[in-house]
Amino acid sequence: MQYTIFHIDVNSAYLSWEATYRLQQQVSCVDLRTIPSIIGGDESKRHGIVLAKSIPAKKYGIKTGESLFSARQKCPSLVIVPPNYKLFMKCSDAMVSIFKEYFPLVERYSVDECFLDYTNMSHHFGSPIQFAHYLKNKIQKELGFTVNIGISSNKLLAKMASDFEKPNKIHTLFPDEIQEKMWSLPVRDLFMVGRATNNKLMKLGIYTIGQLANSDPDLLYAHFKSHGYLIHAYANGTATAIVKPCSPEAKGIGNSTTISFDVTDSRTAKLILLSLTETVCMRLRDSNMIAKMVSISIKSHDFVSLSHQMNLTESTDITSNIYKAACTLFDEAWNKEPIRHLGVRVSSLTSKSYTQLSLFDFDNYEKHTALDESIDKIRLRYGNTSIIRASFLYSGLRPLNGGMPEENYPLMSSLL
DNA sequence: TCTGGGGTCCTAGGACCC
DNA sequence: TCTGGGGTCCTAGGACCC
Repeated sequence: MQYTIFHIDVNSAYLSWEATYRLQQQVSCVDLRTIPSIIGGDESKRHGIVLAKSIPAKKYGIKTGESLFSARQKCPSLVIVPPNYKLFMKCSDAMVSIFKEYFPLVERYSVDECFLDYTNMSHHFGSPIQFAHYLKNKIQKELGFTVNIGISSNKLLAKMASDFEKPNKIHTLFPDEIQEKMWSLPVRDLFMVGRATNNKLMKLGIYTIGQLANSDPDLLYAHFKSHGYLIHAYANGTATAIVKPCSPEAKGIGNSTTISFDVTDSRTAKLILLSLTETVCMRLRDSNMIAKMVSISIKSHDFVSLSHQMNLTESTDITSNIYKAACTLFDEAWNKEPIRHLGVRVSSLTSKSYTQLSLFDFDNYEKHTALDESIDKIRLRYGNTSIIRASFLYSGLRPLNGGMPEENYPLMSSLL
């Protein structure tokens, strides 16, 4: 079976979306995409990293993920704009609705990337390249931003293709083009070769995707275990996953935050854990799931991370129960180092409809569930801060912490 | 690095059992 | 205990993605 797969990637997504919005709202007549600019977090809250960059900013050597401090050193005139996640969701949704006009199968890989299956659609819409141009132009005309489209016979190659020259370009990377278009690239450009793997590969004398493709899989296994086989297959353009019709069930739900100051006392740390647990549990209840595993993570002021987890005796979605577990975990794990970052996550999720309640706990469960439900409803109607725990009063801390995506995206998997 | 926040997947090592 | 080996389960940490 020969597939035709599209991978759509919004060019500098956050930055393009903000630029488009500003032009449409006539906030400014400057197009952020044409000047050195970035979307960046708030340094005073210690969130100061580059989230997206314009092409002119890239020319200064500015990279996604680097600190704003270092970005500004590379380009003193850099324009820095805070992120507007609600806007980003809207733009993403608008793009997906365009795809859904034509494609029964839209796999939303992330907020700014989709896979589409064009197999057997040529007799309706023309050749893949023709239709990709039509789609790209339609998005630009109706929504105001540009995308790259990669076309191939599987998801991996389509994704690699969309990463070639940018912006506003269409590329193919069919199996017979792999040698010519992919093998000369640095191995770091291959999907699933990150910094650590890249460093190890370089020590083995493997610098290009072609060298990786032609190296001995057993040697790779010896150094990288199963990941070695994976990247060897990817370097050869082999991947088997199909475009998924809908989002897979989430495996876990977590929120974490970098605190604007170092936390040195457990009372403050636990308040922050509560604010994180509140959002985690709201999302958990919203997805109609219950969790058996609770984990916390702590990053200290000197960037040393640790985590700790426990299985509950029974799955739950009750805020106070999960918070209790988080506190126990924190007390066991914290080594009294000043804390920069805290996280709460639940996993081992099952559908709530299969809940089995122990007889002893039934009253308690009913009471807590009724409370959580009422709080969720009030927050939904009057806003998230309309009802907060008394312990947050005068604490100077946010009563709810962590982003809550309005829609759950299918999540990224290394298997393409 | 003046270094975010949301995820998934894999593995080494320890506990426990036979 | 001057002792084996194998299987399974759990945990913490680290790799990767956007």
